[in-house]
Amino acid sequence: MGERDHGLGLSLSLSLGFNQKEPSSPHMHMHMQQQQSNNNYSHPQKIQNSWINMFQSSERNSDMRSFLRGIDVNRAPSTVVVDVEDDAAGVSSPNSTVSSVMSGKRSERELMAAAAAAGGGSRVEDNEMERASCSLGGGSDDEDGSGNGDDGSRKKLRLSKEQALVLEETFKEHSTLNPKQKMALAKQLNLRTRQVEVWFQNRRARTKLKQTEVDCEYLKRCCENLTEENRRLQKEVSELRALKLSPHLYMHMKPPTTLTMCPSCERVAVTSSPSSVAPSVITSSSPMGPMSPWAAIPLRQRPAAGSH
DNA sequence: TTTCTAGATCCGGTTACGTCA
DNA sequence: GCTGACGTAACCGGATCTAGA
Repeated sequence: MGERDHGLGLSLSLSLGFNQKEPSSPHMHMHMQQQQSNNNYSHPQKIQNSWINMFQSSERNSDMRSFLRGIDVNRAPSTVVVDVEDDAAGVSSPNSTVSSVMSGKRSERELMAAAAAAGGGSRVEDNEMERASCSLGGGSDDEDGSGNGDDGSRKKLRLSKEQALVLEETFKEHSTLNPKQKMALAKQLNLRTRQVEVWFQNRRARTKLKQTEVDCEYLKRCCENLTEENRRLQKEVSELRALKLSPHLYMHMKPPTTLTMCPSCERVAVTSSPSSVAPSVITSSSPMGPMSPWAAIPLRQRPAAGSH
């Protein structure tokens, strides 16, 4: 309504306590890295559509990308597979077959289905497969002895503390594993690779869920603060409008703060009121912080900077 | 070179089991 | 002992990527 034209002072004190210095949520940044590392298997659409993608950590990113991409999931470990094969019940097959037998969920399911469909002979083979996979780990359990090579019913094996600890430590280093690492870890923990795989999937899901909660909380706070700020400004506007409607009051009023705008850079400066703070330039203060995407944008882009 | 297919892996969602109050 | 809540291992289905035919 052109308060500026009337020379009305407007005190702009957009101060919100939190996150003035945060470019954005640190959790979000973590999240980004997490996401990035999680997604290095690359679902391009998902990644590209994600706002998270705006904050890629190139270092970690490239690291993880090389970590997985370079690994060449299907090919590179072939030599590795050979030596793992030896302890993996001597299954002689290329890597894909090994991992399909040892860890592939579909393979297990398909084997089950095939066994069920085909009858006795293949069931024996299937059981042998299962035993083989268990002999890699789960069959001889450490303490609770809850073996899991069995009749296809869903058996839930509680991981021991040691196992969980190692898995956690490994997860801290890599949120995803290549087949070689997976098999090595499974061997180390006396588990099936499928169990390791499932654990990592669930762990990633938990991490993501937790991060989502944190982000949600953060955004909620942002919203609350902005709402509060909006309310305050609305109130201020209505007060100023009231003043404007009663000029005699306005004439006798000495403005607590006068904002003047530099004609060259259009920055707003506080220049009046001895009691007020020392003259300072109010730049883009925003509830979301200076680096926030919502931070104020200069009124007009001017090539020449101010003459202060 | 392009297309198709199989296999591997991921994720989101769900189910089922173990534990605890 | 029973029960509901909660955590989580395991599963399912769909999407995507890659290698090989």
